[in-house]
Amino acid sequence: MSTISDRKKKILAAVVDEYIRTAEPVGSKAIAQTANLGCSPATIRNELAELVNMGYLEQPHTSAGRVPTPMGYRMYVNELMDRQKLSLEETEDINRRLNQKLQELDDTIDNVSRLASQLTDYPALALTTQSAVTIKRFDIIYVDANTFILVVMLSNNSVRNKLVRLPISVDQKMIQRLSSLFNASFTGITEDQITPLLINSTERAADDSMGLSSVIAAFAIEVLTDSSTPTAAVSGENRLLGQPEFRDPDKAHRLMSYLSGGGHILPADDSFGGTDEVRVLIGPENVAEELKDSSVVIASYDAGDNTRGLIGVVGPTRMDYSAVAAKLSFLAAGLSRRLGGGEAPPEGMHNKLIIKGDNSDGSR
Amino acid sequence: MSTISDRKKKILAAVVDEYIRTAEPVGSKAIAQTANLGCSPATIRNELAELVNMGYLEQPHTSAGRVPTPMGYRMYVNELMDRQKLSLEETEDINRRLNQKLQELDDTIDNVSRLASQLTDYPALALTTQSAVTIKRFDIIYVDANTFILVVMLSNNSVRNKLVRLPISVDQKMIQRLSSLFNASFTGITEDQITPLLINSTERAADDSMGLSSVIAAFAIEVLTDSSTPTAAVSGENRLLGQPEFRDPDKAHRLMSYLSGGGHILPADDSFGGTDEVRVLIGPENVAEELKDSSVVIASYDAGDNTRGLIGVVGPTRMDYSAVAAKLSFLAAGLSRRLGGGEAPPEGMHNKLIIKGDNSDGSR
DNA sequence: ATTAGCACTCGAAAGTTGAGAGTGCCAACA
DNA sequence: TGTTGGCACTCTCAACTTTCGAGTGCTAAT
Repeated sequence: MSTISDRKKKILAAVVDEYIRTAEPVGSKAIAQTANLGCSPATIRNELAELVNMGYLEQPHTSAGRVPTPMGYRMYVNELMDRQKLSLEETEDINRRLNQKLQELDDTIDNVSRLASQLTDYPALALTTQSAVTIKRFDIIYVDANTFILVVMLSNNSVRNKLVRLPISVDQKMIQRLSSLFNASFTGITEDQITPLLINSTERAADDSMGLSSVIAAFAIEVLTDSSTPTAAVSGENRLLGQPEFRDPDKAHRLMSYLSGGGHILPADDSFGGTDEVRVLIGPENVAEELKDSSVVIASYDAGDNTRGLIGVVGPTRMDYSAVAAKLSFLAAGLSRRLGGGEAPPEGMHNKLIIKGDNSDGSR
Repeated sequence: MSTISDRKKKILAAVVDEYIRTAEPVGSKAIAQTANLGCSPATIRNELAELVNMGYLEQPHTSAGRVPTPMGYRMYVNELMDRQKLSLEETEDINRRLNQKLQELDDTIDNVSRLASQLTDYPALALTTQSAVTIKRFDIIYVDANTFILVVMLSNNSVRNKLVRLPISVDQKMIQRLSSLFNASFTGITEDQITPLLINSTERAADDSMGLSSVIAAFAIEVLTDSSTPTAAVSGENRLLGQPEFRDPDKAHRLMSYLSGGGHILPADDSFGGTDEVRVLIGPENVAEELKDSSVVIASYDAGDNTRGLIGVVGPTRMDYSAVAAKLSFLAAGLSRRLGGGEAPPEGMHNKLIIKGDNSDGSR
């Protein structure tokens, strides 16, 4: 039953391609012309009717062309679409932007999402799935009697700092002492290992009657929480409005609000992020109600320190999967190369693009 | 000619109020009921006709109600609207959010715009107009032979850091030397005073044959550029879609794209930012073509170190000026109190809300 | 100066029509 | 048996028409 003739495949592919291009239901005549199988519209009509029966296509109404169902898209993504290779200009463009963006600032996640959005012309979001972070070292810089700077280096090699102003005076000795104490007992531990007990004992050991220890400990907790909390950045929501399926302002508004809220795109339990594969979630395959008639393409990259980042792009189900997947894949590879630890993948790796996705096929 | 009877004022105010509320042209009957001047719809019709002649109102078509012109809004904003006082809950809410947001992170500008957008339910943007920033002090933390951390404290009391990894080894002595040299000659100067000459001489003085000086100097330049470049943050663009005047997706799209681009809201030459006044720009008063039929409300706050920040809110000309102005004003005051140097304004200051704006009256 | 009354205007919403694209099916054909 | 041309049928979309009602402007009376 699930086997499907070669010609049907070609026809299905033609329908999807055409529909992606025009956003209009595709008729038999159009297919007869574009896909040059040597047969007439009438024949194609018969095939189309069967494809509708099988659930790959549907008709908006009796006398319109055909439109792919989510199942049709799934088939297309899994087997039919030609894995697009980026042109040289495109790869160069992306590399150039990457170099530019990344050295500019390292609040990368925001830039990554903006970049992905610009490249694909769809809304994009980037998120980090940080693993357990610990503090590598503490430094306390004495500025004046009422001011010092906390500098903390984390296991993922990012550095955070905070300026602390005090209502009272401290001497350099105290700072010295606190510094070495914190370096001794607060490094290499995760957030939940910072207990009131630990803070207390440090306070006593440092002879700190002014509660400086708690200030420092609070900063440590803040930094650790902050770095191990997954954060999301969304950009380009407004690009939705360019898509004809979002001509309805209400519909657009709903989805945009959802995205702006840092929408949860991935199935929470999903252990996604193997090698540089790209995952596609089509319409109802999405968990979030708000995404049920949109599609999401996700790539994952190595962000160093055993951390993976995700870049996702959201669009109508009639999305240019091929182009988006190619771009995201290349982008992810580029990011991995720049941020990742370990083995740098070879430069040309975007060719062997693997696409994986929900294969449960059980739609409808 | 420009004098206007008391009753006309009341009627104009009533029209604007009603139109702001309903977004529908306002008829004579409706006014007769809401504004209780003791007179009949017929009388009001006469007055309305005159207000149209004077240019304060207009009719979308012969037999519809009246709608305020930009000039009408201007009059309303300048003289007629009741300066709204926030309720206790509202002020508390804002203060609570401020406390929360501000201590969370000091990449404030982003949070400020988000906050403003949430409060007003319009798109908002925040921007800084940094003045000349200098470096107060340098610290270099030795991590290991190939790694050190640069910490830089700026005149505006923000602290920046950067992890530097070297392909070669350095000893602590060198770090020591560089640190004191940079503290001696790179502090208190602005970006353009960092010349190749200066870098060179430092390099020689430190006996630095490995170009560390240039790395450090580059960081200094980066930080200074970064802090003295005005940055903008835009949030809540999607709230536009809630407004009936942006039901047209194209219109919405245009404006949203403009905003996302970090749109320039203020007349470039504008020396705005006295005390905590609020400025309103109505429709054609805006310089940017894209804003010609929208309105902007802007407040300015003291961001410390002789710097002022701006918070702006964008909406249709039919915007709730009174509420927005009150909220922005209070928000700006709160920010000034928290970030500002100098004299903290008293807690209840949002009452004496001053609104200034373009008074040129020359529309049409 | 105000008001009631009334004819008039005009836009929005609902209904009507016609054209065109695309189908399904049938009978003919290789 | 798979393919094809032909043709009647269906259904949407756009254009046009009709209806309805809100709101006006004017006039004459108070």
